[in-house]
Amino acid sequence: MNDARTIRISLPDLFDFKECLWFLDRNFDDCMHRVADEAATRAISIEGQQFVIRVAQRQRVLQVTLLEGVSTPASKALIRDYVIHWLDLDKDIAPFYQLLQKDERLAYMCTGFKGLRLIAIPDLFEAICWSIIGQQINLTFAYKLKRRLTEAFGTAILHEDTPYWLFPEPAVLAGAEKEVLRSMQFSEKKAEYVIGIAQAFAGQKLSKELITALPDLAQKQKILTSFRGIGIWTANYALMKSLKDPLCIPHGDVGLLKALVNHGIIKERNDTAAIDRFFKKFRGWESYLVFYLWRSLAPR
DNA sequence: AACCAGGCTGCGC
DNA sequence: GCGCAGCATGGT
Repeated sequence: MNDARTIRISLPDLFDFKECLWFLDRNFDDCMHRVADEAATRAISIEGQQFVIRVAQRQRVLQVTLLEGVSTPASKALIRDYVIHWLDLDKDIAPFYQLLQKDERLAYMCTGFKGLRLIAIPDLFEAICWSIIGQQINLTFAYKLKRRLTEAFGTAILHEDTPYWLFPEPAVLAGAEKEVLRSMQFSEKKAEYVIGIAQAFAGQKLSKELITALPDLAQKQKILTSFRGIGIWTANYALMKSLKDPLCIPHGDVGLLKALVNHGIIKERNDTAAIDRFFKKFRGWESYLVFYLWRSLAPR
């Protein structure tokens, strides 16, 4: 292996790459990456530079191979940071497992999902668009819409004749015709929302830096929900998946409610008091708990 | 063939 | 401030 195009990241405790791959490859057609031969391959764009990377485990390290793009010490450092953020490698999740262990209804997750990390959508624009797309429709359909949008407005980077897609740039989507999105089966409103968010990002009225700089969660939620199409669920989902805010609970999420009922934590989906009581025991790990509860919905 | 899907907005009270 | 209808369309 050409060492100049390889990055090695030592594995943290309580990390299982196969669990993460399972999540990336669960039964949906996600256009942002491919999983094959126990490796994940995707395109990424960092500071204007585009790459195709492949991530695989080699003994006790995670090996990132640069398949396309310019390899320099600087670009390798950026890619390393990206992967660490994407797979949440720099977090010690032992305290979360201790909390799970205390609840007999959830303790099985410590072994059943051992090493699963909260997989991120590092690009806030993509995270917001994705959560808007996913509002109130089933995930199979949502992934179809995302693929149509990406293949129409995004950029493909070829590696060995295979296209790896980058999510559309805000400036490109900002100029999209609503009718084009309608023809992709977007609803009238979703088309408006996505284009509106693209215009906000393109016009610097919204950015990851802007949200990150805000002092507390309530502020971030307030700003995000001031944009049309972003309600509290979408705001929390985006904060959880892109900014890795540990406290975010996508309240009202049907999958979350289903999982809570499944585990006997609530009987009625509107029992918000019981939900609050339950999450209080996981303070600081709310987002991880939500992620693991979603995980519990899928068959092995 | 109903009912559901990783909700949001706008309105009426 | 809270509840609720309407939305828009594919999956199961």
